[in-house]
Amino acid sequence: MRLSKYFLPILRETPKEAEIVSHRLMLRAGMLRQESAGIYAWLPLGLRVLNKINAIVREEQNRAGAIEMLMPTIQSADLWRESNRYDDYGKEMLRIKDRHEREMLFGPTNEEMVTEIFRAYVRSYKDLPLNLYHIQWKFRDEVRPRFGVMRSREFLMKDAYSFDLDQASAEHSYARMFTAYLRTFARMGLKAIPMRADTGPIGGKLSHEFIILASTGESEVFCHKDFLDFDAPPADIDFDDAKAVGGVVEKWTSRYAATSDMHDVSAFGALSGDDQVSARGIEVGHIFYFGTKYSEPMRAVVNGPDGKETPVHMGSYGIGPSRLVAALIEANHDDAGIIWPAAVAPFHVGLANLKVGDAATDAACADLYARLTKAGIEVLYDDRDERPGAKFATLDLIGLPTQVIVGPKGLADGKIEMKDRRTGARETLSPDEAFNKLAASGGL
RNA sequence: CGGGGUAUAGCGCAGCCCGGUAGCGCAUCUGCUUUGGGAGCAGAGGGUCGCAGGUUCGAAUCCUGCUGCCCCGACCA
Repeated sequence: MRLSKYFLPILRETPKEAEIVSHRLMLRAGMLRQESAGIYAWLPLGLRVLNKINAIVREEQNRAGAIEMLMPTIQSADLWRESNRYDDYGKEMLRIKDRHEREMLFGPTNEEMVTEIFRAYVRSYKDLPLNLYHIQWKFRDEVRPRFGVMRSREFLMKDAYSFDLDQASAEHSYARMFTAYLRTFARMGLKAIPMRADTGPIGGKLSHEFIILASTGESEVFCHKDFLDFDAPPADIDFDDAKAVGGVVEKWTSRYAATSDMHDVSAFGALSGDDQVSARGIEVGHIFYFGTKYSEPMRAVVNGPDGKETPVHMGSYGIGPSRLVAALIEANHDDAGIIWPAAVAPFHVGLANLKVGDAATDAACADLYARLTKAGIEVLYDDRDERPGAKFATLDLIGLPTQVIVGPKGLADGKIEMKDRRTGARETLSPDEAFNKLAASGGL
């Protein structure tokens, strides 16, 4: 993409409404535009990151055996009356009336709807287990939206729903998602720690929040130091093997970890001082097993091997991709701007032409841009007629992992410069060497 | 939902106390010079001062009501 033809409204000064660093940087980097309290438009650069996150989430959900679909944002109130949650949910639910005065709502979550879909089609235990998910906008009319997309009213959520014949099988489904979540966050360069969680209004017995540690996190968390060194499960783990994924859950729940809600001061105090990690965290995922809480009132039943009807055991599994964008920035930034982990970077390479209009510089940039693009590397080519300083500042702000800097001085010696945004390390090399290096790493 | 702020050009702000027809920096546009870490000079454009009432010869400024937004607390992907 040529920056001269892109839509990247960079702000030099920080809009005053932004308090935390991720919000500030998202506004400054032209990723996001607030349209109303807690409601945001995703500008092109922001959308690219959101899509990268979604792609990883999707790959790992699919790998774990979940099946993607798409449910609507608007739901009928009647559905929610079946589960008795229409009144329970309170003012956080945005209620809407259509032209026929029918009561509708903007979905804050989809347990009811997916249960309705399940019961419409599935009759036999032979069709289980089943896990359906979608990535869809949700609306929760938060009392106090804040921190940009970290706590917005409209937000994107990946929500998966598992259906099983019995609790043992449901626990396997839970372990699949537990494992998939560890992999998902690790692929984004995040260390997420599963912590025992309160089940809240969703209900249920078994629940974990996935928390990443960040000094600006909203909640206070406590865990064992060992978690920081645990490796995520490998890609080739057999998700169908209940023992294998069960082992992952066992390992990752073998040490103390809790949010302040569930914190047990004496259990934590029993750890040696060196092992105690007390920090702040951001919740990026939350998984629940809630048994027959919805299947019973909503009559989602299957015939078991014995021919008897039995309500299915369910779980739900949420990740907030829009919140993850903010969480990733909280965990990856410096004074100059964002530092994207390669896996979610909106572009892999920022190519800066330091002297637009200089024939040799223009030609070298055009050539590199074409070759890299052809090699499948996503390049943002800054071909604007700006001074070098402005280009460096822009590239640092938007945080692309690799900067390729081409100027007349270096080119006189046949050299260009490659800079690693995270470490600041620079190398001087020929355009061919730079191309080969980037092509070999796939831009990552 | 309780408490506290705030609203003036795209962004950041001054002006308000003490009423007299709106200003600064950045950004934008034009020209010239400049070109390896947010350049310099000259010029230009852009605002019914959040909305609605009121007081006054006259309101960004004083009064009343409303709305938006932000922050702190109680609640949440």
